[in-house]
Amino acid sequence: MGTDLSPRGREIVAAAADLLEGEGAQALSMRRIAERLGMRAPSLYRHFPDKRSIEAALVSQGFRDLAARFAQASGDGDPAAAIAREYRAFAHARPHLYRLMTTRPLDRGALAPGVEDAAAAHVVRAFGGDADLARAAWAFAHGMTILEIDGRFPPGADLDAAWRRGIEALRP
Amino acid sequence: MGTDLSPRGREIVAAAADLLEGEGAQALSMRRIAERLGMRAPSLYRHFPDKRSIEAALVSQGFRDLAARFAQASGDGDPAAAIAREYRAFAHARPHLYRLMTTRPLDRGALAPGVEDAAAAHVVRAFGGDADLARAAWAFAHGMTILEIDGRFPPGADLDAAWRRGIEALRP
DNA sequence: GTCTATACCCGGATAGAC
DNA sequence: GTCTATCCGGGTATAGAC
Repeated sequence: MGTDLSPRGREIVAAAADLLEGEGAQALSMRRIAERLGMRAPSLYRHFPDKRSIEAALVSQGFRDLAARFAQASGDGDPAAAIAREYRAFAHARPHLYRLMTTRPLDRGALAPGVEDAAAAHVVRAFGGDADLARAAWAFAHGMTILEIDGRFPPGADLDAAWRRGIEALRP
Repeated sequence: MGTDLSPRGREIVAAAADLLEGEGAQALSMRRIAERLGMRAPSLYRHFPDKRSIEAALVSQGFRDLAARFAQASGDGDPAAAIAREYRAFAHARPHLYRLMTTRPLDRGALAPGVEDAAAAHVVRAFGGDADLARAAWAFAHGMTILEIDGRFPPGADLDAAWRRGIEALRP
């Protein structure tokens, strides 16, 4: 579940994270991960049951990092805006990890328990405990972020302005 | 570019659309498309240069269908809400096509010219011609839609309520 | 226990024969 | 225009060396 990893398991996850950061999702193959560690792909299956469980470990770590950013934002005078800023900054710092975390159905059973809820709790709190509003705000932030990362907005678009409009409108 | 297709080309795109609808994105392989037409995969390359160009034809058709829905919504008393309703309905009716249209960098050069802009123009108009607001609204709608389709919201979440909150907040 | 070699099936794509 | 044969690169199961 991403928490109780052997030292070798941690090395594998670290190698996978480096690969993902450096070369993107399509470089994240069992053969390439193994290559980084001077071993063969089938050997990885002694440490992880399949590729998805390695990805789940990466995603779990991503949620922990995101929650840590949110925790710092909580002290801000405008927590909703601060959370949005941290969300955007996280995704821009690690776009490939962000895509891995958000652009597919989540394999919740494979995740370290509680990591998703921990991040979500900060968001709900920043939006005054209003779950419906928090979900709308998350949808807005994810939409802006992923469309931005994927280059879906037109070239000249003022994305700072769009972010501002959305955050203003959705403030609790 | 998806407009001037030979009759055989149209058959190929139709077979691809059926496959995508019926079995999802991972079933959309050159071998499976060819199988539906009683031919071999390499023969497809006489009609399309690569798989991405077949996908681009599907995406182009998706944008045309979406724009047609938006055109109907334009006559509504509350165009912004009507557009959002149509957007959500389109994605729920054809979730695999919606993912294909939105969850990767768009290969704009391969698309039928103008189809993306035609759909976008309806959105901007529904939001009073305010491009920043329209982008925020698109981001919200896409975020809600894709998170909903991917099952990312918690099981008991009241998504109708979250949609309502977002649309109210972002109304022009 | 840990790793290797081998192999299977799937994918996209190309070359060349008919 | 369609075929067969083939290449390369994926995930992954199995068997066996150390």
